[in-house]
Amino acid sequence: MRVATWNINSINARLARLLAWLEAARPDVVCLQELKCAASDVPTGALAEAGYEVAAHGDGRWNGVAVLSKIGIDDVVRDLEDQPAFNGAVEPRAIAATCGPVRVWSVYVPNGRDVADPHYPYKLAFLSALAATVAADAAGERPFAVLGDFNVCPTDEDVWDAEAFTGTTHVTEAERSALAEVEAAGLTDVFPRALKHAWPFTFWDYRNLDFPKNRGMRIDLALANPAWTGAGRDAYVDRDERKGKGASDHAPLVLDLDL
DNA sequence: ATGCCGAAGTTACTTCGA
Repeated sequence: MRVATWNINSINARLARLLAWLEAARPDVVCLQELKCAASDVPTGALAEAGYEVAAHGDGRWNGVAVLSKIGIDDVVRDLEDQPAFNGAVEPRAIAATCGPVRVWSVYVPNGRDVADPHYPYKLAFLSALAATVAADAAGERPFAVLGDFNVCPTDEDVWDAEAFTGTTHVTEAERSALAEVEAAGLTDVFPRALKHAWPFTFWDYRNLDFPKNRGMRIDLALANPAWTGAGRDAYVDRDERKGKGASDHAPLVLDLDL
């Protein structure tokens, strides 16, 4: 089976490309982030015609997450246990579902904005809540993974120029420690193949020719338990989806499993 | 060439992303 995660950067602005990609790549399960629409505005009809059931969580602003599945969606959970609020609101950044033989979380970890911004401790608290929420499933026998936009580069190699990011979010020790805390629940960062260039970046900023110059970051991750990694066949970043007019600024991360 | 930011909310800009 094939499982993917993709920060779509507006599911409605990207719908034609999403449908074309679903038809071409034929994933069984897709975790989406940054829907940028309310759950009621998710194009469930078009996705159903493409063969996918949808579980979505969104409020119409800059967040929103979903799971698409061709193999069933059961036991849907919205929000982390004790998920921290920001400006008084628990934002729609996490949704879980069981799809056939696997269980997945689709997560959109807060950006952090700046190390001096309240968004930064919010990001760290979100990752801590994520670690606690997934512990039981991570330790289970069922193939399980947390997929999504983590907004953390696990190592300096996961950003095109670590020196250029000195003192900024995404590369700090505290963020990497918070990510390691999630992995300590029993999950492994499934490292994908790059289809071009040396490193499998998943995000390139729209500005400054960052994609043609390969100024990327690897921030979209799949953290999987042993039952999942034991069934792993392949993993790659579909960078072709970053090309052309109307692309998201993130490319899909695709995982193939012998399940 | 992969090409110089894009989307949403609100309505001419602002906020957000990383």
